[in-house]
Amino acid sequence: MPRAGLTPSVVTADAAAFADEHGFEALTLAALAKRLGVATPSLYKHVDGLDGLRRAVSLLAVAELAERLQASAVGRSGPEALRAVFASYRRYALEHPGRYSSIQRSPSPSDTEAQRLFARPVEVITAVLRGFAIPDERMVHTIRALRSALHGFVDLETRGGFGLPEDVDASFALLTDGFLRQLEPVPDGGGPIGTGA
Amino acid sequence: MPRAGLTPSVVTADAAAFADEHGFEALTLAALAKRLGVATPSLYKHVDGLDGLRRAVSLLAVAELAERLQASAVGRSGPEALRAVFASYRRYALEHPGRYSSIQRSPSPSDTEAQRLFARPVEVITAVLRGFAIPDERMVHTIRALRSALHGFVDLETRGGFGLPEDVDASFALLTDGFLRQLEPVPDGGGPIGTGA
DNA sequence: GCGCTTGGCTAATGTCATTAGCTTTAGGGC
DNA sequence: GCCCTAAAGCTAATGACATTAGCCAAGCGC
Repeated sequence: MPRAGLTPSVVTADAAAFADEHGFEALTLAALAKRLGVATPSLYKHVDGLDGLRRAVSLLAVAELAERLQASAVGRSGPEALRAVFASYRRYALEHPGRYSSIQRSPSPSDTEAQRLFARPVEVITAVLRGFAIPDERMVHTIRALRSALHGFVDLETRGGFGLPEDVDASFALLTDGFLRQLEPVPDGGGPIGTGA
Repeated sequence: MPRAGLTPSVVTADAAAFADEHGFEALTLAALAKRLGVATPSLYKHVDGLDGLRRAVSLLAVAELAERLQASAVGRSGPEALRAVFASYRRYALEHPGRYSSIQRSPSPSDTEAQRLFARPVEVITAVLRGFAIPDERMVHTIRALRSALHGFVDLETRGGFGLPEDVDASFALLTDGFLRQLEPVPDGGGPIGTGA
Protein backbone atom coordinates (compact mmCIF):
# COMPACT_ATOMS: atom_id res chain seq x y z
CA MET A 1 0.00 0.00 0.00
CA PRO A 2 1.47 3.30 -1.08
CA ARG A 3 1.88 6.03 1.51
CA ALA A 4 -0.61 8.84 1.72
CA GLY A 5 2.09 11.47 2.05
CA LEU A 6 0.62 13.18 5.05
CA THR A 7 2.39 15.75 7.18
CA PRO A 8 1.15 17.86 10.05
CA SER A 9 0.69 20.78 7.66
CA VAL A 10 -1.28 18.77 5.16
CA VAL A 11 -3.53 17.34 7.83
CA THR A 12 -4.11 20.73 9.42
CA ALA A 13 -4.80 22.42 6.11
CA ASP A 14 -7.29 19.76 5.17
CA ALA A 15 -8.92 20.01 8.56
CA ALA A 16 -9.30 23.76 8.05
CA ALA A 17 -10.90 23.20 4.67
CA PHE A 18 -13.21 20.61 6.15
CA ALA A 19 -14.20 22.97 8.95
CA ASP A 20 -15.04 25.70 6.44
CA GLU A 21 -17.20 23.30 4.49
CA HIS A 22 -19.00 21.52 7.28
CA GLY A 23 -18.50 23.66 10.35
CA PHE A 24 -15.87 23.48 13.03
CA GLU A 25 -18.20 21.40 15.21
CA ALA A 26 -18.32 18.70 12.58
CA LEU A 27 -14.55 18.43 12.42
CA THR A 28 -13.80 14.99 13.73
CA LEU A 29 -10.83 12.69 13.44
CA ALA A 30 -12.97 10.02 11.82
CA ALA A 31 -14.39 12.40 9.22
CA LEU A 32 -11.02 13.90 8.46
CA ALA A 33 -9.42 10.48 8.11
CA LYS A 34 -12.10 9.46 5.65
CA ARG A 35 -11.52 12.65 3.67
CA LEU A 36 -7.81 11.91 3.55
CA GLY A 37 -8.35 8.27 2.64
CA VAL A 38 -6.62 7.03 5.74
CA ALA A 39 -7.53 5.13 8.91
CA THR A 40 -8.38 7.26 11.92
CA PRO A 41 -5.44 6.24 14.14
CA SER A 42 -3.01 7.18 11.39
CA LEU A 43 -3.73 10.83 12.11
CA TYR A 44 -2.07 10.49 15.48
CA LYS A 45 1.24 10.32 13.70
CA HIS A 46 0.75 13.94 12.64
CA VAL A 47 -1.45 15.68 15.18
CA ASP A 48 -1.93 15.29 18.89
CA GLY A 49 -5.45 13.90 18.96
CA LEU A 50 -8.61 15.87 18.42
CA ASP A 51 -7.61 18.64 20.78
CA GLY A 52 -4.29 18.99 19.04
CA LEU A 53 -6.01 19.13 15.68
CA ARG A 54 -8.38 21.84 16.84
CA ARG A 55 -5.51 23.79 18.28
CA ALA A 56 -3.55 23.48 15.04
CA VAL A 57 -6.48 24.70 12.99
CA SER A 58 -7.02 27.66 15.29
CA LEU A 59 -3.35 28.63 15.07
CA LEU A 60 -3.46 28.40 11.31
CA ALA A 61 -6.59 30.49 11.23
CA VAL A 62 -5.44 33.19 13.59
CA ALA A 63 -2.17 33.53 11.72
CA GLU A 64 -4.01 33.84 8.42
CA LEU A 65 -6.37 36.40 9.89
CA ALA A 66 -3.53 38.47 11.27
CA GLU A 67 -1.83 38.35 7.91
CA ARG A 68 -4.96 39.52 6.14
CA LEU A 69 -5.50 42.35 8.57
CA GLN A 70 -1.89 43.36 8.30
CA ALA A 71 -1.96 43.29 4.52
CA SER A 72 -5.10 45.36 4.36
CA ALA A 73 -3.59 48.03 6.60
CA VAL A 74 -0.25 48.33 4.85
CA GLY A 75 0.10 51.62 3.04
CA ARG A 76 -2.95 53.06 4.70
CA SER A 77 -3.54 55.05 7.87
CA GLY A 78 -6.28 56.58 9.94
CA PRO A 79 -9.87 56.01 8.90
CA GLU A 80 -8.84 54.45 5.63
CA ALA A 81 -6.76 51.84 7.42
CA LEU A 82 -9.50 51.15 9.93
CA ARG A 83 -12.08 50.66 7.21
CA ALA A 84 -9.80 48.28 5.40
CA VAL A 85 -9.17 46.28 8.54
CA PHE A 86 -12.87 46.08 9.35
CA ALA A 87 -13.65 44.92 5.85
CA SER A 88 -10.94 42.30 5.69
CA TYR A 89 -11.80 40.97 9.12
CA ARG A 90 -15.38 40.42 8.05
CA ARG A 91 -14.35 39.00 4.72
CA TYR A 92 -12.08 36.47 6.34
CA ALA A 93 -14.85 35.25 8.61
CA LEU A 94 -17.32 34.97 5.75
CA GLU A 95 -14.89 33.17 3.50
CA HIS A 96 -13.68 30.87 6.26
CA PRO A 97 -16.45 30.37 8.78
CA GLY A 98 -15.00 27.15 10.14
CA ARG A 99 -11.59 28.67 10.66
CA TYR A 100 -13.13 31.76 12.21
CA SER A 101 -15.13 29.58 14.53
CA SER A 102 -11.98 27.74 15.55
CA ILE A 103 -10.37 30.84 16.98
CA GLN A 104 -13.26 31.53 19.33
CA ARG A 105 -11.90 29.22 22.01
CA SER A 106 -9.16 31.16 23.75
CA PRO A 107 -5.98 29.15 24.28
CA SER A 108 -4.76 28.15 27.70
CA PRO A 109 -2.45 30.68 29.36
CA SER A 110 0.29 28.06 29.51
CA ASP A 111 0.25 27.64 25.73
CA THR A 112 2.66 30.46 25.00
CA GLU A 113 2.91 29.73 21.30
CA ALA A 114 -0.85 30.05 20.94
CA GLN A 115 -0.89 33.12 23.15
CA ARG A 116 1.64 34.74 20.89
CA LEU A 117 -0.29 34.00 17.71
CA PHE A 118 -3.63 34.99 19.19
CA ALA A 119 -2.17 38.34 20.14
CA ARG A 120 -1.24 39.20 16.58
CA PRO A 121 -4.61 40.35 15.25
CA VAL A 122 -5.02 42.55 18.30
CA GLU A 123 -1.62 44.02 17.63
CA VAL A 124 -2.59 44.99 14.12
CA ILE A 125 -5.72 46.66 15.42
CA THR A 126 -3.71 48.45 18.06
CA ALA A 127 -1.29 49.71 15.46
CA VAL A 128 -4.10 51.07 13.34
CA LEU A 129 -5.68 52.82 16.30
CA ARG A 130 -2.42 54.62 16.99
CA GLY A 131 -3.23 56.72 13.96
CA PHE A 132 -6.05 58.31 15.95
CA ALA A 133 -5.97 60.80 18.78
CA ILE A 134 -6.89 58.39 21.53
CA PRO A 135 -5.77 59.22 25.05
CA ASP A 136 -3.57 56.51 26.49
CA GLU A 137 -5.90 55.71 29.33
CA ARG A 138 -8.68 55.05 26.87
CA MET A 139 -6.72 52.97 24.43
CA VAL A 140 -7.42 49.58 25.95
CA HIS A 141 -11.12 50.35 26.28
CA THR A 142 -11.28 51.53 22.70
CA ILE A 143 -9.58 48.40 21.46
CA ARG A 144 -12.05 46.31 23.39
CA ALA A 145 -14.98 48.23 21.98
CA LEU A 146 -13.62 47.79 18.50
CA ARG A 147 -13.07 44.10 18.92
CA SER A 148 -16.52 43.73 20.44
CA ALA A 149 -18.27 45.45 17.58
CA LEU A 150 -16.31 43.62 14.94
CA HIS A 151 -16.50 40.21 16.48
CA GLY A 152 -20.10 40.64 17.53
CA PHE A 153 -21.23 41.61 14.07
CA VAL A 154 -19.33 38.89 12.30
CA ASP A 155 -20.34 36.27 14.84
CA LEU A 156 -24.00 37.14 14.52
CA GLU A 157 -23.77 37.26 10.76
CA THR A 158 -21.97 33.95 10.31
CA ARG A 159 -24.37 32.24 12.70
CA GLY A 160 -27.35 33.56 10.81
CA GLY A 161 -28.35 35.77 13.70
CA PHE A 162 -29.64 38.53 11.46
CA GLY A 163 -33.13 37.92 10.18
CA LEU A 164 -33.01 39.69 6.83
CA PRO A 165 -29.99 38.68 4.80
CA GLU A 166 -30.18 41.41 2.18
CA ASP A 167 -28.68 44.66 3.42
CA VAL A 168 -26.13 43.26 5.80
CA ASP A 169 -23.45 45.10 3.88
CA ALA A 170 -25.20 48.37 4.63
CA SER A 171 -25.42 47.46 8.29
CA PHE A 172 -21.73 46.77 8.39
CA ALA A 173 -20.97 50.04 6.66
CA LEU A 174 -23.02 51.85 9.25
CA LEU A 175 -21.26 50.03 12.05
CA THR A 176 -17.92 51.02 10.59
CA ASP A 177 -18.96 54.64 10.17
CA GLY A 178 -20.38 54.74 13.64
CA PHE A 179 -17.21 53.46 15.12
CA LEU A 180 -15.11 55.92 13.19
CA ARG A 181 -17.28 58.78 14.30
CA GLN A 182 -16.38 57.96 17.88
CA LEU A 183 -12.70 58.35 17.20
CA GLU A 184 -11.16 61.76 16.89
CA PRO A 185 -8.84 61.24 13.95
CA VAL A 186 -5.49 62.92 14.07
CA PRO A 187 -5.30 65.50 11.21
CA ASP A 188 -2.57 63.45 9.62
CA GLY A 189 -1.35 61.09 12.26
CA GLY A 190 1.60 58.76 12.24
CA GLY A 191 2.29 57.56 8.73
CA PRO A 192 0.94 54.36 7.20
CA ILE A 193 1.13 51.15 9.09
CA GLY A 194 4.29 49.31 8.23
CA THR A 195 5.13 45.66 8.36
CA GLY A 196 6.48 45.84 11.87
CA ALA A 197 3.16 46.75 13.51
CA MET B 1 -36.76 1.69 43.69
CA PRO B 2 -38.54 4.97 44.33
CA ARG B 3 -39.13 7.36 41.47
CA ALA B 4 -36.84 10.26 40.89
CA GLY B 5 -39.69 12.66 40.25
CA LEU B 6 -38.34 14.05 37.02
CA THR B 7 -40.27 16.20 34.60
CA PRO B 8 -39.18 18.01 31.46
CA SER B 9 -38.91 21.22 33.47
CA VAL B 10 -36.82 19.67 36.20
CA VAL B 11 -34.48 18.06 33.70
CA THR B 12 -34.11 21.25 31.70
CA ALA B 13 -33.54 23.39 34.77
CA ASP B 14 -30.88 21.03 36.02
CA ALA B 15 -29.27 20.95 32.61
CA ALA B 16 -29.12 24.73 32.62
CA ALA B 17 -27.51 24.73 36.04
CA PHE B 18 -25.03 22.12 34.88
CA ALA B 19 -24.20 24.17 31.81
CA ASP B 20 -23.54 27.24 33.93
CA GLU B 21 -21.23 25.26 36.17
CA HIS B 22 -19.31 23.24 33.61
CA GLY B 23 -19.95 24.95 30.30
CA PHE B 24 -22.56 24.25 27.67
CA GLU B 25 -20.09 22.05 25.77
CA ALA B 26 -19.80 19.74 28.76
CA LEU B 27 -23.55 19.25 28.94
CA THR B 28 -24.07 15.62 28.10
CA LEU B 29 -26.89 13.19 28.71
CA ALA B 30 -24.59 10.90 30.65
CA ALA B 31 -23.32 13.67 32.90
CA LEU B 32 -26.79 15.05 33.48
CA ALA B 33 -28.17 11.60 34.29
CA LYS B 34 -25.44 11.08 36.83
CA ARG B 35 -26.22 14.45 38.39
CA LEU B 36 -29.87 13.51 38.63
CA GLY B 37 -29.11 10.06 39.97
CA VAL B 38 -30.74 8.30 37.07
CA ALA B 39 -29.72 6.07 34.18
CA THR B 40 -29.00 7.84 30.92
CA PRO B 41 -31.86 6.36 28.86
CA SER B 42 -34.35 7.50 31.49
CA LEU B 43 -33.87 11.06 30.31
CA TYR B 44 -35.49 10.20 27.02
CA LYS B 45 -38.81 10.07 28.84
CA HIS B 46 -38.53 13.80 29.40
CA VAL B 47 -36.44 15.33 26.66
CA ASP B 48 -35.93 14.51 23.02
CA GLY B 49 -32.33 13.34 23.12
CA LEU B 50 -29.30 15.55 23.37
CA ASP B 51 -30.49 17.93 20.68
CA GLY B 52 -33.82 18.28 22.39
CA LEU B 53 -32.13 18.98 25.68
CA ARG B 54 -29.92 21.65 24.16
CA ARG B 55 -32.91 23.23 22.51
CA ALA B 56 -34.85 23.20 25.77
CA VAL B 57 -32.00 24.86 27.63
CA SER B 58 -31.65 27.52 24.96
CA LEU B 59 -35.37 28.28 25.07
CA LEU B 60 -35.26 28.54 28.83
CA ALA B 61 -32.26 30.82 28.62
CA VAL B 62 -33.57 33.11 25.92
CA ALA B 63 -36.88 33.50 27.76
CA GLU B 64 -35.07 34.35 30.96
CA LEU B 65 -32.87 36.84 29.16
CA ALA B 66 -35.84 38.52 27.54
CA GLU B 67 -37.54 38.75 30.91
CA ARG B 68 -34.49 40.34 32.48
CA LEU B 69 -34.13 42.86 29.69
CA GLN B 70 -37.79 43.67 29.85
CA ALA B 71 -37.73 44.08 33.60
CA SER B 72 -34.73 46.36 33.47
CA ALA B 73 -36.39 48.61 30.91
CA VAL B 74 -39.76 48.92 32.61
CA GLY B 75 -40.33 52.39 33.95
CA ARG B 76 -37.36 53.80 32.12
CA SER B 77 -36.89 55.37 28.72
CA GLY B 78 -34.24 56.80 26.47
CA PRO B 79 -30.61 56.59 27.54
CA GLU B 80 -31.56 55.42 31.00
CA ALA B 81 -33.47 52.47 29.58
CA LEU B 82 -30.68 51.63 27.18
CA ARG B 83 -28.08 51.67 29.93
CA ALA B 84 -30.23 49.41 32.04
CA VAL B 85 -30.70 46.97 29.19
CA PHE B 86 -27.00 46.91 28.40
CA ALA B 87 -26.16 46.26 32.01
CA SER B 88 -28.70 43.53 32.53
CA TYR B 89 -27.74 41.80 29.29
CA ARG B 90 -24.14 41.62 30.41
CA ARG B 91 -25.08 40.59 33.91
CA TYR B 92 -27.18 37.74 32.65
CA ALA B 93 -24.33 36.40 30.54
CA LEU B 94 -21.86 36.66 33.41
CA GLU B 95 -24.19 35.01 35.87
CA HIS B 96 -25.23 32.29 33.44
CA PRO B 97 -22.43 31.66 30.99
CA GLY B 98 -23.66 28.20 30.09
CA ARG B 99 -27.16 29.41 29.38
CA TYR B 100 -25.82 32.37 27.44
CA SER B 101 -23.68 30.04 25.42
CA SER B 102 -26.70 27.88 24.66
CA ILE B 103 -28.50 30.67 22.85
CA GLN B 104 -25.65 31.21 20.39
CA ARG B 105 -26.86 28.49 18.04
CA SER B 106 -29.72 30.03 16.10
CA PRO B 107 -32.76 27.77 15.84
CA SER B 108 -33.90 26.25 12.58
CA PRO B 109 -36.37 28.37 10.62
CA SER B 110 -38.95 25.60 10.85
CA ASP B 111 -38.88 25.69 14.64
CA THR B 112 -41.46 28.41 15.02
CA GLU B 113 -41.67 28.15 18.78
CA ALA B 114 -37.95 28.75 19.08
CA GLN B 115 -38.09 31.53 16.49
CA ARG B 116 -40.73 33.25 18.53
CA LEU B 117 -38.77 33.05 21.76
CA PHE B 118 -35.49 34.04 20.15
CA ALA B 119 -37.15 37.15 18.77
CA ARG B 120 -38.16 38.42 22.19
CA PRO B 121 -34.86 39.93 23.34
CA VAL B 122 -34.58 41.74 20.03
CA GLU B 123 -38.07 43.06 20.51
CA VAL B 124 -37.17 44.54 23.86
CA ILE B 125 -34.14 46.22 22.33
CA THR B 126 -36.25 47.51 19.49
CA ALA B 127 -38.76 48.96 21.91
CA VAL B 128 -36.04 50.76 23.82
CA LEU B 129 -34.56 52.18 20.65
CA ARG B 130 -37.92 53.67 19.74
CA GLY B 131 -37.25 56.20 22.45
CA PHE B 132 -34.54 57.69 20.26
CA ALA B 133 -34.76 59.77 17.12
CA ILE B 134 -33.67 57.08 14.71
CA PRO B 135 -34.84 57.37 11.10
CA ASP B 136 -36.85 54.35 10.04
CA GLU B 137 -34.46 53.32 7.33
CA ARG B 138 -31.67 53.16 9.86
CA MET B 139 -33.50 51.32 12.56
CA VAL B 140 -32.59 47.81 11.50
CA HIS B 141 -28.94 48.76 11.05
CA THR B 142 -28.87 50.41 14.44
CA ILE B 143 -30.38 47.38 16.10
CA ARG B 144 -27.77 45.22 14.46
CA ALA B 145 -24.98 47.49 15.59
CA LEU B 146 -26.32 47.45 19.11
CA ARG B 147 -26.63 43.68 19.17
CA SER B 148 -23.15 43.34 17.70
CA ALA B 149 -21.53 45.53 20.30
CA LEU B 150 -23.39 43.95 23.17
CA HIS B 151 -22.98 40.37 22.08
CA GLY B 152 -19.39 40.89 20.98
CA PHE B 153 -18.35 42.38 24.28
CA VAL B 154 -20.09 39.80 26.39
CA ASP B 155 -18.91 36.95 24.22
CA LEU B 156 -15.30 38.08 24.41
CA GLU B 157 -15.56 38.68 28.13
CA THR B 158 -17.13 35.35 29.01
CA ARG B 159 -14.61 33.50 26.87
CA GLY B 160 -11.74 35.24 28.58
CA GLY B 161 -10.88 37.11 25.41
CA PHE B 162 -9.77 40.22 27.25
CA GLY B 163 -6.25 40.03 28.59
CA LEU B 164 -6.50 42.21 31.68
CA PRO B 165 -9.46 41.30 33.84
CA GLU B 166 -9.46 44.38 36.08
CA ASP B 167 -11.14 47.31 34.37
CA VAL B 168 -13.59 45.44 32.21
CA ASP B 169 -16.40 47.33 33.89
CA ALA B 170 -14.85 50.57 32.73
CA SER B 171 -14.56 49.21 29.20
CA PHE B 172 -18.20 48.27 29.22
CA ALA B 173 -19.18 51.69 30.52
CA LEU B 174 -17.23 53.25 27.69
CA LEU B 175 -18.86 50.98 25.17
CA THR B 176 -22.27 51.94 26.49
CA ASP B 177 -21.46 55.64 26.43
CA GLY B 178 -20.02 55.37 22.97
CA PHE B 179 -23.11 53.72 21.67
CA LEU B 180 -25.37 56.27 23.29
CA ARG B 181 -23.38 59.10 21.79
CA GLN B 182 -24.20 57.75 18.37
CA LEU B 183 -27.91 57.98 19.00
CA GLU B 184 -29.71 61.28 18.88
CA PRO B 185 -32.05 60.97 21.83
CA VAL B 186 -35.51 62.38 21.46
CA PRO B 187 -35.92 65.30 23.95
CA ASP B 188 -38.52 63.32 25.80
CA GLY B 189 -39.57 60.59 23.46
CA GLY B 190 -42.32 58.05 23.85
CA GLY B 191 -42.92 57.28 27.50
CA PRO B 192 -41.31 54.46 29.40
CA ILE B 193 -41.28 51.00 27.96
CA GLY B 194 -44.35 49.14 29.10
CA THR B 195 -44.96 45.46 29.47
CA GLY B 196 -46.35 45.03 25.98
CA ALA B 197 -43.19 46.07 24.15
C1' DG C 1 21.64 -4.02 -1.12
C1' DC C 2 20.69 -3.15 4.18
C1' DG C 3 18.79 -1.32 8.04
C1' DC C 4 16.36 1.81 10.55
C1' DT C 5 13.06 5.38 10.97
C1' DT C 6 8.48 6.24 10.60
C1' DG C 7 3.89 6.31 8.23
C1' DG C 8 0.02 3.70 8.13
C1' DC C 9 -2.70 -0.39 9.72
C1' DT C 10 -5.59 -3.56 12.66
C1' DA C 11 -7.23 -4.74 17.19
C1' DA C 12 -8.97 -3.47 21.51
C1' DT C 13 -10.99 -0.34 25.07
C1' DG C 14 -13.84 3.24 26.85
C1' DT C 15 -17.30 6.99 26.48
C1' DC C 16 -21.47 8.59 24.81
C1' DA C 17 -26.11 8.68 22.26
C1' DT C 18 -29.81 6.14 21.05
C1' DT C 19 -33.38 2.38 20.58
C1' DA C 20 -35.96 -1.64 22.23
C1' DG C 21 -38.32 -3.82 25.41
C1' DC C 22 -39.13 -5.02 30.41
C1' DT C 23 -40.66 -3.86 35.18
C1' DT C 24 -42.76 -1.46 38.59
C1' DT C 25 -44.64 2.57 40.46
C1' DA C 26 -48.50 5.23 41.70
C1' DG C 27 -52.65 7.53 40.85
C1' DG C 28 -57.81 7.18 39.29
C1' DG C 29 -62.00 4.78 38.98
C1' DC C 30 -64.69 1.49 41.21
C1' DG D 1 -59.17 -0.49 49.92
C1' DC D 2 -58.26 -2.68 45.19
C1' DC D 3 -57.24 -3.21 40.54
C1' DC D 4 -55.55 -1.27 36.06
C1' DT D 5 -53.19 1.23 33.23
C1' DA D 6 -50.14 5.04 31.78
C1' DA D 7 -45.72 6.29 32.34
C1' DA D 8 -41.15 6.44 34.86
C1' DG D 9 -37.15 4.18 35.18
C1' DC D 10 -34.17 0.18 34.15
C1' DT D 11 -31.03 -3.16 31.60
C1' DA D 12 -29.30 -4.78 27.25
C1' DA D 13 -27.70 -3.94 22.75
C1' DT D 14 -25.90 -1.13 18.84
C1' DG D 15 -23.19 2.22 16.65
C1' DA D 16 -20.17 6.43 16.27
C1' DC D 17 -15.84 8.36 18.03
C1' DA D 18 -11.36 8.97 20.38
C1' DT D 19 -7.53 6.88 21.93
C1' DT D 20 -3.76 3.42 22.89
C1' DA D 21 -0.89 -0.59 21.77
C1' DG D 22 1.55 -3.05 18.91
C1' DC D 23 2.49 -4.78 14.02
C1' DC D 24 4.29 -4.20 9.23
C1' DA D 25 6.07 -2.28 5.27
C1' DA D 26 7.97 1.81 2.65
C1' DG D 27 11.57 4.29 1.53
C1' DC D 28 15.60 7.08 2.77
C1' DG D 29 20.63 7.08 4.30
C1' DC D 30 24.58 4.54 3.82
